Amino acid sequence: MADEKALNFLEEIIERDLREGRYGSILTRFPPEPNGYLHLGHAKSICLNFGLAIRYGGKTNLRFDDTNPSTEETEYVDSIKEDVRWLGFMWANEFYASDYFDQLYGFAVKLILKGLAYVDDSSSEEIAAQKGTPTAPGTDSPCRSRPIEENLKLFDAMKHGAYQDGEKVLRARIDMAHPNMHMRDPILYRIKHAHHHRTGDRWCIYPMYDFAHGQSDSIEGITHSICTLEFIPHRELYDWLIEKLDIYPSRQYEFARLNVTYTVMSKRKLLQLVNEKHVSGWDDPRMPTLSGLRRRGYTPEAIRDFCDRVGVAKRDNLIDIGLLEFCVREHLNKVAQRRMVVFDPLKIVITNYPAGQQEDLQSENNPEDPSGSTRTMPFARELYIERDDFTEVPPKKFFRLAPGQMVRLKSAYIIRCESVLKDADGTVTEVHCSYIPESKSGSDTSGIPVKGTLHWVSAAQAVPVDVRLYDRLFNVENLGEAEGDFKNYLNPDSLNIKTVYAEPSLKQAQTGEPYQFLRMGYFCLDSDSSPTRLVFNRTVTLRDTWAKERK
RNA sequence: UGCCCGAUGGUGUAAUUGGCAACACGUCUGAUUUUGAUUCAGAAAAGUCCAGGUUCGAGCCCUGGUCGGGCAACCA
Repeated sequence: MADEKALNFLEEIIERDLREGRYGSILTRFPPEPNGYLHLGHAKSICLNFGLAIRYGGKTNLRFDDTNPSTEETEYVDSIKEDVRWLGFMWANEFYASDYFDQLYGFAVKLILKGLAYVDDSSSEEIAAQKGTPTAPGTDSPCRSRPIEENLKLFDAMKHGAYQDGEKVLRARIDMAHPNMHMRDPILYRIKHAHHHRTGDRWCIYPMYDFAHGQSDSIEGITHSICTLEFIPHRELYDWLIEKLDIYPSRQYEFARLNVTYTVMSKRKLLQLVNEKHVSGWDDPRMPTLSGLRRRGYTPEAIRDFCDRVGVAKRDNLIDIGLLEFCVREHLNKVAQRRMVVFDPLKIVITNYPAGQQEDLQSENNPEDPSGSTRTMPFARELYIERDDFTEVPPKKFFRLAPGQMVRLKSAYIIRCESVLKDADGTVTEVHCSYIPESKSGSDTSGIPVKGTLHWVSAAQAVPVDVRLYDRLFNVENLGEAEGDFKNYLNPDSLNIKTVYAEPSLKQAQTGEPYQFLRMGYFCLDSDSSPTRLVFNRTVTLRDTWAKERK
């Protein structure tokens, strides 16, 4: 069944191009710089680039934009590849801008020969001054009229290491009074005596983004080069270079980058959080990085669904993080195994259940799963329930346990609260209940209707495990508008660690498997777990309309 | 004293390309429920930034404004 969703503006462009025979098939690319880990914003770009190619029978390249050796590392290359694969996409080719350094050098020589590029001796300050301002035209560099022969010789010397960093650059010769700042003789090459993660020390001059990206697109035959809005002013230069170089005419299109409430989405800021130890690393489960989300328990399906629902357009946006949460819940509800875990235990004694007796009850693994598979839970005289699930003076519409009130213990029996034991402070220490033997789950003949169903564990068999409860990383909705240092808005309570009591079957929990702790949320086993101590991350809570009502 | 983008319910995205604004999230009801989850049914919520114009008819076209964002790294 073809989806009837309206086309976004990129799909319209592509369909038009295909219809008019401009391309036989399309080729897109995902072009990260390997200087950090991928985040949700990249996920949007990945889903777009790969999604478009899949939809229209084309292909997508993974290309590392590695033209700045001082910030890039192989560690990042590896994590990026892992994340793209995890998200569920496979690239047609793995390329690197650094693969094209020789060709790019040739392109530069070609421009010099055409009188369209020159070597400039100006310092970076001088060049900045020459640029003028958006409202005032720039001025020509003294080197602007350097003869072609001399430019050729100088550029060759640059390549061969005759100069120090910053001594010379190669600039395009366009127009120092151009209304578009990017067209005022932009720098094409700079000198950097730095070790490159792939080309080693072979080069000491490196192309700038503007002289690498479009050229790489062109070399690969990319039909639609999709990037974010801030590159709009670069498009004129992108087209100018393609025209002057007379190479394959890739076309650039721009969409609005993703912003999400209560988080930041820039590599620079995320790097700061990592470096300054506000989080445990790039894969801290609170991070909007793909590695963080993965560790948190988010599924690729959920993230892809999110990227789909977020849409693509050209206006600035701020997406409610609630949409992301909706997407995971929707997926996890279908696939997560149910387990019972009591967070804040209150002891229940079933006074009419014989001491020392135990029975194995069956509980469904997932009510959404038609196979109806079950697991075994031990039931006994002494149990734990959630302290929140009991109160001595119930408010209106409280369906849980209270003196004289009945509730069902999920997959077990209906119990009635008979009496309460307290300590000297008046804190409830134990609740004594009776159970209705004929109300056994699956063969209930009691006919008693109860409004509430509680999760529980057998006190003797409960397994203590750690849970890490995460909350939003920041406590302001729109970090883009927040004044001052974004780190001032970090949520001090974004991580809460508790020891809780799990049903015994959870000892067999597997990493990578999602679980729903009944009524408590979705969880997954963390890599910090050891055989003696299991650690679970809370992916997201369940929707909780009762919590809202209580307020 | 510039150039370039953009403006539709709280949020995001649509509107058969000129025919009286739809979908999703969120919110609020109600039903079902051995998870106050899920599921289901329903409701409230914009008259499309403003002012003119063209037209039988404008969210879509034109003109002029307003507001928001971007552009002056040897970053990408």
